[in-house]
Amino acid sequence: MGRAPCCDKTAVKKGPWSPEEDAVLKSYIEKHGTGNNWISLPQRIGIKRCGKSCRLRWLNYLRPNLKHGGFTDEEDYIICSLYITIGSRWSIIASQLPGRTDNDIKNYWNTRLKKKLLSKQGKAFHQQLDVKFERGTTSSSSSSQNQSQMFHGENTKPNQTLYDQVVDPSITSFAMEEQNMIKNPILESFSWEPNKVLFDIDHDAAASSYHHHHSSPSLNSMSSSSSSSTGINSSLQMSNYSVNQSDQRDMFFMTGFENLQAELFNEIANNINTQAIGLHGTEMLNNNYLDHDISSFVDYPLYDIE
DNA sequence: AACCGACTCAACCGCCTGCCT
DNA sequence: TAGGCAGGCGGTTGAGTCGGT
Repeated sequence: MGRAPCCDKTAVKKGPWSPEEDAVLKSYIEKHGTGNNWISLPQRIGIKRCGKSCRLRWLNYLRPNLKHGGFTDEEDYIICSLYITIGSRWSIIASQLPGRTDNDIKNYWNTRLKKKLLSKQGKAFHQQLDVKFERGTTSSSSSSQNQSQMFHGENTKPNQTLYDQVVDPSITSFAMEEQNMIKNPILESFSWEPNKVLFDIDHDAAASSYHHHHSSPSLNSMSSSSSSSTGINSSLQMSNYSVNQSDQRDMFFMTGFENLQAELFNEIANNINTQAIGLHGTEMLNNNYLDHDISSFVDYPLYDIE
């Protein structure tokens, strides 16, 4: 049985709001507030709209001090950086951009910013491959620079890190959790063998990140085991990792782990026999093998998986 | 001028969460 | 403690607009 609707769908008007409806809603809320009840508000003010629709209209369009369109480079940067750090939690992202609504940011990301970012990343990836196949060598510093350049744009100081720019201490409302995720990377040391990437993992950060994103109890054991495994040098093994060089969809960006990402790009470029990137890992902890989908806390795919 | 595909963005849908009883 | 309900949120839709042919 489905959920009961919040209002009588047949009795409410849908579609674009008229200027008259806007005026009624705006003047009422400005005088009386919402009364902490959106559902009953349409009846109180005499418009045939769903309460949720009123709430959305007010928050996204009528509320004072809203900005529409014309996103600045700085806003672009904050949106990109937060997206690749915390994912599509638009309300949190919007809270960092005064005057912007989550809906606006979501639309802007989906229609423009994502494409902009992808085109830049694709370009950087090709530069990586060009270095490898034309010169037969790669340099980790040039790689880092490429990665950095993708997000910093042309006018950014080259020695300013992603962290420096995004996690600005002046942004006081920036969630501590997100700051900690960046300050204390989940993935620590990193090494490469053919078809294997080995790295250590900060269990507390990983579990916290995983819970944050998935609200899943599946890593409870991981979280609790972390406290009991203090001092154990456990590691995850990211196996079967490879890339199909004709198709970049499997590339993953790892914010906050810029060096790791740069190395990963290098290793991909250096290993033409690698076939696919898998982000499943096995963990050896207290003599038990635990399987993890490590993509959950490694980071988010920037390329749409079709 | 007409058509058509791409793009934009306001609005809707339905799920999840937290509060209240 | 459980159930109901409203608010909040992210994903999706579709009407309107734009630009190319």
